[in-house]
This record gives sequence, C-alpha cells and structure tokens, in this order.
Amino acid sequence: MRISNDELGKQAYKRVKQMIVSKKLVPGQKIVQEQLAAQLGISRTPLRDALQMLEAESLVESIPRRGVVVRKFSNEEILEIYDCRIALEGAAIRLFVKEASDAAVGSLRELIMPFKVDRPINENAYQKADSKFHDTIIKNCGNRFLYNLFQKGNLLTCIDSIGLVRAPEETLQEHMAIIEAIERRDVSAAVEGIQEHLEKSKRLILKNVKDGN
Amino acid sequence: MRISNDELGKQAYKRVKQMIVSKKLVPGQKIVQEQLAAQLGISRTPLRDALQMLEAESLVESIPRRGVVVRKFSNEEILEIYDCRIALEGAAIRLFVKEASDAAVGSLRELIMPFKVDRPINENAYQKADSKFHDTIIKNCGNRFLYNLFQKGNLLTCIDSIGLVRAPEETLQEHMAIIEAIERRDVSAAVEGIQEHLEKSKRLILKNVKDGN
DNA sequence: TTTTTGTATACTGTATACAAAATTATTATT
DNA sequence: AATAATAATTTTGTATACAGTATACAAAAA
Repeated sequence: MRISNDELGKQAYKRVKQMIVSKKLVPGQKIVQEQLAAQLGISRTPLRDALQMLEAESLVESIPRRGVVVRKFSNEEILEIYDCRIALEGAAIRLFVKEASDAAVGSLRELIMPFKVDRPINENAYQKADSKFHDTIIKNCGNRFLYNLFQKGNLLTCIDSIGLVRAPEETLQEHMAIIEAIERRDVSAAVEGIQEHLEKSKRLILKNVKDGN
Repeated sequence: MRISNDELGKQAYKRVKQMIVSKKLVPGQKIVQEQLAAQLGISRTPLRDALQMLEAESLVESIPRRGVVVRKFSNEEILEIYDCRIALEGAAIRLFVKEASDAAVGSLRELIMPFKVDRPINENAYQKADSKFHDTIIKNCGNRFLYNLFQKGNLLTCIDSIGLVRAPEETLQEHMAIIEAIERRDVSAAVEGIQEHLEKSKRLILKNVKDGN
C-alpha cells in the first residue's frame, strides 16, 4: 500500500501553488530551486516538475538560465480574464440550466442563502462562497473540457487573488437573481444574469484603472 | 550539449508535439522515455520536461509509475471543445471587429479568397487556411489571455486532427460571409456568423456520433 | 565619485545513478 | 494445458553529479 498515490512532483505542485495563492510567494519573487526544494524536503527534480506545471498554468514565468519568478497579473490582464470568463461562464450556465440536477442547483442556494440573513457579512467567507458559486456552475455544466480549461487557465484563481471587487451587498443580490433564474430553468435570464454580473465587476476595475488605481 | 538558445526541454516539447499532431505518435501509444529520448538524442531529463508540458496541454496523459500515453479525443470531447470554441471565438470576433486593423482584416480575405477561384479546391490547403482563419481572428482580437488560453488548450489543434468536417464548398461561403460582416464592422453579424459556422460542424459530428460513426 | 574588469560564488540545465515498481519471461504445480 | 509462483528485465521516479552561465563583489581605471 502506497502512502500517497501522488508522486512528489504533483505534491510539490499543489504545495507551491498554495504558497502562491496565499501570497507566501509574492509576484515578482524569484524562486531559488535548491532553497525551495530543501524547504519542501525534496530534491530539485520533482520541484522542477512542479515549476514546469505552474509555468504551463502561467502562475510562474521561467526565464532560461536565469530562473523562475512568480508571475504577477496586471490590471489589463485581469480585464482580459474577465472577458474570457464572460464568454465561458455564459456557455457553462447555459448548459447548467438545462442539465444540472436539482441537487446541484440546491447546493448553489445553500452556498449563498446564509449571507442573506447573517449580518454583518463576513467578507472572507463571502468571497470563498462567491468563488465556489462560480466553480459549482462550471464544474456541473456537464462539459468536462470547459471545466478543465477553466482550471488550467486559473480563470478563478487569478481574479480571486485581487480580493473582493464589489461590496457583498451588491453582488449578493445578483447571485440570488441568478439562482432564481436557474431554478425556473430560464436559460436567457441566467446567461444574462451571470454575464452582467461579471461585466459590472469588470467595468469597476476598468474605471479604477483609468482613475489610476 | 547546447544546440540553440532554447533549452532542450522546450525543443523536445516542440518536436514531440509535432510528432503527435502529425500522427507519428498515435493516440493510445505508450511513450517509453529512454527510447524516445535516445531517438531525439537527449537524456530523459529534458524529455520528461517536454512530456510534462504536453500533459499540461492534455495532449498526453501520465499514469503514475506506468508511463505516459498519447491522448485520444473522443467524439464526446470534440463536441465539448466545439462549445468552448463557440463561446471563445464569439468573444474574440466581437473584439476583433471593433479593434482589428484593416491589415489584419485584409489578411483574412487573402487567406480565403484564392479558394473562390481555384477549382477544384485543394482540401489539404483549404484546411490549413481554415485553421489559420480562426487563428488569425483570435490572435488579433487584442485579448492576449484569450489567445494563450486557446493555444494552451489546443482548441484548434484537437479539432484539426480529425480533418475537414464539412465540404469546403459549404464552409467557404460561410467564411466569406464572416469576412464581409467584419469588413462592414457589423459585430452581431460577425458573432452570429462564426458561432453558427461552428455550430453547424458540431451538429454534423453529433449526427455522425448518433448514427454510430 | 563612477565605470570597468576580473574573479569567486551561486544557480541552472542536463546527464547519470539508483532504488522501487511494473512488466515480461520462466518455472513449478496441479 | 492452464494457472500460480517466482525470477529476470524493463521502466519509472527521484537524487545527485557536473558543466556551463549568470550574478555579486572587489579591485583597478577613468
């Protein structure tokens, strides 16, 4: 019996990714292989495997013969990601409305409902729920390829890393409207709802960029 | 043992990828590392780097302790990819129509026009032009992230590998209609045009699947 | 001072070594 | 002859060794 069925490279991938999203490794920081490998208790070989995977996900950038640095996402790139999300999540929710089980739909409600009653809203918890809300729709839309594309592209991760864009009170209402549209199996309202929801956040970021952060 | 400024891993990635798309390595085939490394004249280390990259792109599947095999795309997956393309290329062409230079638009026309006069249509050449047509729109839409997502997801590569889905005579007309919509900067006609263009191919594949290949 | 050059050190990319697991071949047992 | 058990071989994952490149830093020149 194997202790862990993951090989070291995959394990390291998860741990380093976690270090990046939790900002233990900050954007722009150079990763010294031997150092990080020692810290993880492994050799450079599986660490390099991990870095290779992270590079494929654009979480890290490798400059030949110079090393790998944690990638940072510019505001322009965040806007680009929003456009990808609008397109892909539109497609995902269209499928989700048509094919998702009542259980999956129910889990969406359970995710968001608590925040309608508990005041004040715990921003940290809300952001997690927000993330999971979108993830649930994409994961359960029935298109596996789309979900993988989303995951491997870190469409959610990248945007999560900038924190809440708008006030929970504002987006909570939108989330509820989307859930209701799904529940009455209203495809166009659901698509419209999620796309406008994302568009609003995008517009706010765009505005902030123009005003110089 | 330095041949170019690319490191061996990146070089090997390109060569092995080429071997996969050109069917020199066929889906389902197991890759024996030492063997392929020797064939490429490198050691296992950079080859493993290459395989790691290919796995991140889903062109290859790695089963721990058992090896890596060339991935094959089922018909179901091809259909899933079409839905992703419909979503993303819709977004891309929307941006392209608004922002692309006249030169970029012109290059689209140059790509397709020759096939309107030369008869009979060279299917091989046409497929290449078809691929380039879509690639041009995505590459020049101004959203770099979207283009990278497309590339890394191999959305075009996967579908190209199954060959022409419909007769050139049929799709040629659609391509021309799309170009004309772009030229008169008609966003909704262009979006509609490319999405319906893809939808038609998807429906044909779906039909073939139902009829049992 | 600032710039340049030389040298030591650190780090990366690649090859190789080695143990553990998987696969294949061989023998033994019914 | 079919199945099980065992040994031999292959192959993978990981660690380590090594060569070459980049970086840091001190001494010399401007």
